[in-house]
Amino acid sequence: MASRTIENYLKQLWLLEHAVRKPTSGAGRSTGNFVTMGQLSESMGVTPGTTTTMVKAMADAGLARYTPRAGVRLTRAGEKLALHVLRRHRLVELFLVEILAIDWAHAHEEAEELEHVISDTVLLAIDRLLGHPSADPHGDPIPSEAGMPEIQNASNLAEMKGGTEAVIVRIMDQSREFLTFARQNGLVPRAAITIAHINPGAGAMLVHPRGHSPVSVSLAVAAKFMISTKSTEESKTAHRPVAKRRAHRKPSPDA
Amino acid sequence: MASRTIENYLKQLWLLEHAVRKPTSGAGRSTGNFVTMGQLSESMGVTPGTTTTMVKAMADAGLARYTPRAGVRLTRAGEKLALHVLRRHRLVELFLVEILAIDWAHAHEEAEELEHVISDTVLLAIDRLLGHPSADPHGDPIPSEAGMPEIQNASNLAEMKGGTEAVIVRIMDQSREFLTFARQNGLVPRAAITIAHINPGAGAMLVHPRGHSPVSVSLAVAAKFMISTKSTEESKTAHRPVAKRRAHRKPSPDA
DNA sequence: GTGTTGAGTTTGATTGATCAAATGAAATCG
DNA sequence: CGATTTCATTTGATCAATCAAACTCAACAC
Ligand SMILES: [Mn+2]
Ligand SMILES: [Mn+2]
Ligand SMILES: [Mn+2]
Ligand SMILES: [Mn+2]
Repeated sequence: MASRTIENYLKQLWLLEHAVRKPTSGAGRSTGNFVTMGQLSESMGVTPGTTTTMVKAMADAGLARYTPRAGVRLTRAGEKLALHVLRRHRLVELFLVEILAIDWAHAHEEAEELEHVISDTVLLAIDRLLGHPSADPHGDPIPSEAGMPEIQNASNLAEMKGGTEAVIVRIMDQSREFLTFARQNGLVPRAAITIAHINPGAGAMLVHPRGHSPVSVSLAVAAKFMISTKSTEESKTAHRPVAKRRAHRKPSPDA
Repeated sequence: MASRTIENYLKQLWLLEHAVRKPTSGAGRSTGNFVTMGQLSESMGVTPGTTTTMVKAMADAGLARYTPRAGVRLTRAGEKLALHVLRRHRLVELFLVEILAIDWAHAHEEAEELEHVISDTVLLAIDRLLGHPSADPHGDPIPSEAGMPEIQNASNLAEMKGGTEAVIVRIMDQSREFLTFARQNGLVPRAAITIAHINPGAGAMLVHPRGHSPVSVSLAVAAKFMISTKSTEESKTAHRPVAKRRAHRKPSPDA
């Protein structure tokens, strides 16, 4: 039904609606915020006029509500489709990394294409092969058929106090450089870490990932890691241990 | 470079150029025959006018030589691209059947989309995972980077004499019904068979696939199986034994 | 040879996605 | 408030792929 272009707009729209405004403010989820035309055209890499055209088309298709000169917002139908695309994207991404040993960064670009071409049959097979995973290689949650899972009880590393032991569950910055840094220092999803100590004056903390050397990171950088502590550990999300991943190199944006 | 539409035209063109005119005439390969506009538009499922337009575009792109009112033929560049698409198609098809256990017939339709979206990186990973296979699930040869492998020393089942022992290497009819019949009777690629006896008067032969009941097939049907006999066995093509395939059901056309 | 026919080509239109440039509305600043 | 800046919408084009319908060849039939 929806063209692959529309699928891309929908997915991006969902991500923008649920984007955390201040990166340090933690899980600012909820039920979909307004998105301005500027944001959308910017992140889709098209001219504003194109966005207006496409948004109107989505509105006509019942996928979005559009208020001229104000912004857009997905309808329930639009959100459903968006999440389906996101599910395909993230499952494919994990599949590429786990099964085909494709480079972490590269996987995103591949998935960007594959997400539009994976049938339900193949998606099911991939999901089965991976053991019904709940998160992609960056720890981003994989929407189920039912929708996006409620955000896990994850905390922000930057807000923890010294001595805390935790497990990294998600990386909020997917830029090439950042992911390279993170991987090289053992700061990857599922890694167990200890907060060695904090130096508020310097605006930095010393993090010790098990099996790696301690790393000193600024609080700004720390804020890019979502972690799960002992207390939040008993959430229901099935944390199936995936086969070890390898060959992470350059990261990549969103989704 | 070439759009996915062009890729489809190129692939189809290659298949038409190398189509065996009389199905029973065996390996009628060689270096690319003329294709009429009618054949192409027919098999692409578009109107003749569309074909003319697209063929001109391909000619402009240096992918085909076009003689108005006569026909088309791939250039070397066109053939190279066509074979690359075919390689992706067939590797993906095998991948779907072997790794994801997707239904045999369904796999073709999936591959028809995926073939346009698989990067070299992913293709390489798939090829490695499958152990550099030389044939797809129907026994159709998988082109290498270098081009289409020279046709194996395969013979046509219809031309064999009683008592012959052989291995099925390829199935030339990919229609739903035919493949269903073939699978149900154990007449699949790599199956060892014996020609129990021949009844020329009835225009039929009795074929005995190892581990299955003997089947009586007409010579016309027999002609759809390419086989390899003891003598032709020592060809160089690496016949790596693939994990057993399962869940074959409805087949599908070409490629 | 002139007519009929069938295959192939042209022409004109359409659809989806896009841009550049012109225009319009709103917010902000002095 | 009025002017300027910013953001968004319109308008007019373009490009790829397609169709329907009109037209043109060339072969074959008499
Ligand atoms: Mn995409
Ligand atoms: Mn991701
Ligand atoms: Mn295709
Ligand atoms: Mn095939």
